[in-house]
Amino acid sequence: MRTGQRRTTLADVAAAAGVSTALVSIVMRDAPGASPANRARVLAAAERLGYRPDRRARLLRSDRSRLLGVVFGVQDAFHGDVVTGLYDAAGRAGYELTLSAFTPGRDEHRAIGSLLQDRCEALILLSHSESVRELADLAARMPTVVLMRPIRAPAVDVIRTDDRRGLHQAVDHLVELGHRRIAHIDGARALSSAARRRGYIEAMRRHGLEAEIRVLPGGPRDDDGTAAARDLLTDPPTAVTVFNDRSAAGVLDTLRRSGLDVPGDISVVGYDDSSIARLRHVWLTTVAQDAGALTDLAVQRAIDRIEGRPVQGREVVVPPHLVVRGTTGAPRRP
Amino acid sequence: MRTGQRRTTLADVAAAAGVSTALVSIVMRDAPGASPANRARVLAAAERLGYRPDRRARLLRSDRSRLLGVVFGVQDAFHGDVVTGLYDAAGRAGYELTLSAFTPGRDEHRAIGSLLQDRCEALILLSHSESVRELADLAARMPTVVLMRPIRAPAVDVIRTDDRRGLHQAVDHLVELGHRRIAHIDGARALSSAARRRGYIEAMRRHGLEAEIRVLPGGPRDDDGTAAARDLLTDPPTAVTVFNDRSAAGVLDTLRRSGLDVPGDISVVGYDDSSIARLRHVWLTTVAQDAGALTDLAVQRAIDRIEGRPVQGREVVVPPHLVVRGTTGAPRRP
DNA sequence: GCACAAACCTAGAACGTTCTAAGCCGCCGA
DNA sequence: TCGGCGGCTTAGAACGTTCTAGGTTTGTGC
Repeated sequence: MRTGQRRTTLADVAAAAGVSTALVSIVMRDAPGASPANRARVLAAAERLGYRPDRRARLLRSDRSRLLGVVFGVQDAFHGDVVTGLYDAAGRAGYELTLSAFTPGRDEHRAIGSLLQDRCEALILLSHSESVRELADLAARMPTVVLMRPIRAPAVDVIRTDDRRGLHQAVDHLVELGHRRIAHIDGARALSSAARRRGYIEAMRRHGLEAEIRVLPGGPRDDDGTAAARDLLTDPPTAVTVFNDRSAAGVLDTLRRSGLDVPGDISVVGYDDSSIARLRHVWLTTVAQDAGALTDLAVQRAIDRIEGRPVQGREVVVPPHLVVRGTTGAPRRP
Repeated sequence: MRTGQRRTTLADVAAAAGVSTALVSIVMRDAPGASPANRARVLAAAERLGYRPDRRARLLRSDRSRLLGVVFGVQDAFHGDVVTGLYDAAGRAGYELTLSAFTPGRDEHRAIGSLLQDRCEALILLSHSESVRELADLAARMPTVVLMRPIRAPAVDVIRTDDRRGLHQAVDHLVELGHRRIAHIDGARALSSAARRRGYIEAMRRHGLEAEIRVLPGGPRDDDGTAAARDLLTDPPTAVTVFNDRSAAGVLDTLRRSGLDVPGDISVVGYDDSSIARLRHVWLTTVAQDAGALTDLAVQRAIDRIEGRPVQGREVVVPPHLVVRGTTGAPRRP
């Protein structure tokens, strides 16, 4: 199609069908108020001309856009699951999504700024780094829901996983299997690192294992796990919980290379249920976030705000669940 | 923000600054034709009121939208790299991107349909499954660029990686190391499977290794690789090229578990340079697609079409490159 | 003091929809 | 016969911008 060619509009269809533009509009929106005969005639004309309504003109006129803006990171695998869930939930509620991604070369601030020009009625953010202050400013203008980030800012709604509870589940599982000497490999400055560490410590205390608490420095990458596992080897516990799956993959490999059997000599639990954990030869026991629940709640909350319904609680916390695979078992010498 | 609250418009800013809307428009677009004094006054007013131009109204009025529509799969890690590159390339060319994702619950057809209402000037598709016929229909209406899919349809531009050449490079590398008995594990019905297999066969022939050609059935998943590797063990070659990294991970694990040393006893080459390949303990030699080149070319082609410039060749093929890591080496007994 | 240009500014139309209000038509009940 | 009603249809305004064309001011050269 050359640039000069005009796209077909309501007026073209109206002319072709021999009716007014208003009537065509009624038919295209499937609204009541057109005779079956004219309805058929208009639809035929629209089909013949390949007419597509212009969303921008449509939104410009009507006061509601029924559009939710979503900011997500294009490199993050879990964000893919979340966007999937958001599309589903929004579709069910009769809303549409408009996406804006942040990438290594396009930061969250730009991604958000771009969305603000788009007339959406609320924002759903999978934000890592936008400052609390900016999020608060944003929320002062329009309903703002932040996903998976424990943030406290006025007017900002937060939907997140209960990361502490995730580690409670991991530790409970290990204790049930008979473990007592359970270490934790930390996530350093990563987003949920503190909550997971706290969860580990709480659970150990609850089981009367305060004396066994052992937190090793780590990080989110697989070589962080590798390094931490080497530290571990000087005096191996019977089980270890790891900040995330990626790091756990490094841990697993190091343990096995040094001759330890997993889970025979040592059990390992990851976090995220990422694609690595599902590789058949890794088959990692891990804590899974409930993407479906997170997204349903986020969309629900956004719509409640848009439609002015009362909501209770700025923050909603979703429990994760443990996925038991092949890297945990009873200890040989408990 | 309650629904009743109107967003601030040009007119509000104009009133606040005591000038006409036309002048505010000029200032906001950074167009020539406003005095420095007024420019400052308008910007101050806009800032104070938190004014954001309404992209929809803006696009409605101006004939050019400078918008490229992108359809991508939210579950595919490589699509993340591609979207990153597209944002960069579009930004450099003064265009914007509007994204529409396909997910398990929202197929490509819907993703494309949604974009068509968005006034973009061209479409860039990372499509797996949209039929050739539908792509041709689409391309009849507006410039359409398909990425990473070897398709032949009238008016559709294709930018893709030279998968045959990728396997040439893999085989050449192995032959240079001294290998002769090189097998290939196939990708079954996956998209580029046939091209990669053909590349393997061609390269083997070119090196006079026709007698050594050995293609094993496989697939894109890690357990496909596991199964294929078991077949391999009855009579192990000294090297194997694998359809993709995921499958190669399964191969690696099976080989090692059965006591073979990689790369001592057998070398392994994957395809994609995915995150799995980069895990330190996998550290897989693999063929990398050049996301940057693919995206630069796709954006360039889209814009050439939009602006009516002549282009040569419907299809552009980008060479991949081999990333040598730890899973290839000289054979012990060549 | 005047013509002219340059620089700045603005009124009003236009973009493609939806919405409101009103018009037309045939039919019913009185 | 007439008023009124209900179903269908339409004219025209409105949405928030950009664009065109013209208007006003200021400055400059004679």
